[in-house]
Amino acid sequence: MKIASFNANGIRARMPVVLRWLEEQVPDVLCIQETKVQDSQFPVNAFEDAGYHSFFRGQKSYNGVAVISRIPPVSACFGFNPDDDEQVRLARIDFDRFTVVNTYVPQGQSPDSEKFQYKLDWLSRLRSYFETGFSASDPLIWAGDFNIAPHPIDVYDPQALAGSVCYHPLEHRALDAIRRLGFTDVYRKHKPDDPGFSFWDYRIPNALKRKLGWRIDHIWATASAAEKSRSAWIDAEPRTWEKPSDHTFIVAVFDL
DNA sequence: ATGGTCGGCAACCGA
Repeated sequence: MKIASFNANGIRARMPVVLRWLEEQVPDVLCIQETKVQDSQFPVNAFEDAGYHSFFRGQKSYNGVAVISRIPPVSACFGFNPDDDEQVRLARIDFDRFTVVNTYVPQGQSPDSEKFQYKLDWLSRLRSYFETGFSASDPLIWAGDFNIAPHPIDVYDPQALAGSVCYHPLEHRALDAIRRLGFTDVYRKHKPDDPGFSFWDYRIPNALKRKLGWRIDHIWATASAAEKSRSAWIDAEPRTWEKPSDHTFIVAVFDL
């Protein structure tokens, strides 16, 4: 079972990249964040032609999550609960033998902003969501844009970036509280020493070439799923004719 | 060097 995650920053603009990647890699499940499209305009047909079911919640301009899968799911739902008025950041898809939760964690803007507190609160709600909705033995795969680089190896300059948004002690504490529910960072399990950056700020000139990256996109799994992971990698090789930020897929393979 | 880049969408916002 091949599971992948991709921050699209506008799925319609990225369709040529995504469709080619699906053809090349044939993931069973792809989690997409920042689709930036209303549901009425989501490219269902293009994914269907490629052999994928689509499940999505989006809005104009901002946010939006989608999960596409070659295998038929049992059910799909969005948000922390059915009454949640923000459904564009969390998708839960149940398959026969495992569950996938795809999140687009709030970015947080800067540590002194209200949005940063919203991010911390959101992570706290996510912890409760996992704690109450799942037991430790459930095979659960949590994938998406976490907007947090967990450890020094996950950022290009841990000293300079200490305390920055996406690499801040309060974010680390919130993420650790979720990890302690029983999650394993599947990429880090298989690649203990490779930075594995997934994001390069495109406001910084030549950030990719200069290796000024962050690992903020992740695939985590509970023990029963993580013990069945066989490999994980980050596909961030830009084709020469593309912008570097176009093409960063986080991938994990499981015997599930 | 006090700027630089995206997508969405129609003036800027968020990343």
